[in-house]
Amino acid sequence: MPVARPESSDARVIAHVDMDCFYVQVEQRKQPELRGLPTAVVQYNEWKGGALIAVSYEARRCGVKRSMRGDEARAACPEIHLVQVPVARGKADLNSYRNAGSEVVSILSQKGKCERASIDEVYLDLTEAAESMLADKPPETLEVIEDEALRSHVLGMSIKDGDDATECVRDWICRRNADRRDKLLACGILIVADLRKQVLKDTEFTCSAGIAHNKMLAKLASGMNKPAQQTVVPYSSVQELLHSLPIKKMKQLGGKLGTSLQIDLGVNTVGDLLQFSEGKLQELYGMNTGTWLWNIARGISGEEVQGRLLPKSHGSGKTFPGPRALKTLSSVQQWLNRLCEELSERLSSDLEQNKRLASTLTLHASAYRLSDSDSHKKFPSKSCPLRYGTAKIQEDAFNLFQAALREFMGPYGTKTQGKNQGSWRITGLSVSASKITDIPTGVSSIMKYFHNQSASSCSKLSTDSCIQECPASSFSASESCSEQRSIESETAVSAKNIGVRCKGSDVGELEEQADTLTKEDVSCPSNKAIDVLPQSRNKLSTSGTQMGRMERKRNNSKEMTWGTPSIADIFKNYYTTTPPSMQEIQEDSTRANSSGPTASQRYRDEERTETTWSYKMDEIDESVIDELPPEIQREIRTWLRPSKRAVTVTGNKSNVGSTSSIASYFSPLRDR
DNA sequence: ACGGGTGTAACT
DNA sequence: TAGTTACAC
Repeated sequence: MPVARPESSDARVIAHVDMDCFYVQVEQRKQPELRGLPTAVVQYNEWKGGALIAVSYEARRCGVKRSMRGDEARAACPEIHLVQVPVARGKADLNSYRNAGSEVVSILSQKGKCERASIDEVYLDLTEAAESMLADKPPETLEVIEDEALRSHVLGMSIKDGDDATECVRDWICRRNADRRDKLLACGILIVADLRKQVLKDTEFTCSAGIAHNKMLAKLASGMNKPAQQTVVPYSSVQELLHSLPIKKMKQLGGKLGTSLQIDLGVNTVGDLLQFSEGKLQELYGMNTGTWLWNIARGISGEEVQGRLLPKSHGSGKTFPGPRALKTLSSVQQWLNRLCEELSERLSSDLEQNKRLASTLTLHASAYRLSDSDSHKKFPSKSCPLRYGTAKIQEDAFNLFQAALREFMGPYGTKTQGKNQGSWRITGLSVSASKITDIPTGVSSIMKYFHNQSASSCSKLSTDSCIQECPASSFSASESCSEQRSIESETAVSAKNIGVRCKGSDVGELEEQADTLTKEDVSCPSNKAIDVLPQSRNKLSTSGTQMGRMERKRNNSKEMTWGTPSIADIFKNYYTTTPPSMQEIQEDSTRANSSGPTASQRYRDEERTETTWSYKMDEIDESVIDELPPEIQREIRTWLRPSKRAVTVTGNKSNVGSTSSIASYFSPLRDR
């Protein structure tokens, strides 16, 4: 599954940090009385005491295991404290854990490249930090070494009998004749010990860590000594470690592939894999997997630590087991509404906090059909462009569901069987949002709008009737963000703009603004009518591509009050103001008085000279294009990549997917 | 009728 | 691409 990417002579320093029974720790921080007591986090207490999803080490010692029922846990450990997962809208709400995970990431990401691997796990690439420590202040020169570092476990290190393990570790860390790899790992030990201490101090959470030359080994190591300890894998210990390691313990081999290795090849330990040639493994499992297997048998794994601190998708789902299976469309709709509500809230937070937009909405469900033991037909998943606004998400999700249900039921679907019960049962529902991209910082002014009305104010209205619905009061004065952003807000969000956009009453002004764009236009042969904005205007642009100019032969219609200007502005702002990256902004702030304008200053300067603008995200959808003259529509649609066309639910004219969000405008373009 | 709720990634 | 499948915690 993972693409094979060997990396010979791998002298990286990679750490895997794994929070100890994380949900329990989060709850214990909320209720400190529970610290040190056998505790488990449980969800849905109704049935058999609920299911355990996290178990403290004290509880594990009395035999409590994950995926026990609450009742069994009590039987095994009568003193156990069972804490319920927060519930919102009738479902488990994991937000407190997500947020706690973010706290940890924000600390761990300070030292090097960081990848948030899950809610409670992080990979770090500490190579650079280790290298510079080795250059500046190698361990062997230190007179004191942190206790936490001395408590590390060094695989393959023999502890001289009767000797203090920490002394052995000290020797190992400070060995002068160690090879470079070991010295780098020694630095890794110190850095990670430091980070873990910092995490504990700032969050009150303990974690365990593995330190090695690649992700696979680091991950393996982090689980070897828990809780609150760290384990190092020197290069010289790899072979022995893997030799007797059960194959299923390797990440990615815990499932069917691992089982196949055991059953089909008789491979029970990673060492057993060494007998097979790369060619043989490729023949058996395919090119990529074969090579990958051959490599991991040797402790080789070139996977890089992705510098990613934020999730790539958001989802909200719930299962309805057994008798709880949903039987009616309306119950499905109710649940879907709740799931979408949660999803929408999380999208709003992501937008507000991270300036990101998701562009695809996907619905997944699991279901079975009554009295039809062809039962194993899968309920198809469906997706469509994601439109912001809770009600829109709900509407689209429900339409996706209905489309999928028809497909699932086939010809039998049409019968309403009885009163309101279909011949189907839904045992699981989930909605998710994906294809998340950063929005250019300049666009973030739209968030003032979004922030205050994402929940509903606009979402029930059709896009055209929506226009008058953005009172100036919907702007949020507060923006929990950087200095730069508040400055930008003042310039970008002006009362004038609100009036213009919302009333749609001042088209002339907008046209005038748009017209100024066309001055230096160079028309492009292939786009005679189009133009929007010549990239030559973009000072930051490196591309020579030039757009033609958009003819502003407006057709006077009143319905077009805002559509065309919206489009023009979107493109104009996108192409004229390439925003500085977050990193640039941060760099700016750390070297405030270097010569020349900083990236963010440059950006702000440009933004001031350009027309400022703002939108209500909900209002920017494909219907905007529909308002353009037909020949321009055609052109623009080709830019925008094949417009995703409706998932049409036969029978009624629902047209899920016929509109697309603002993100759809940006994402196809931003890559160019 | 229980591992639930999430999340990533490769495959097709 | 959209949808499926596998895997993990």
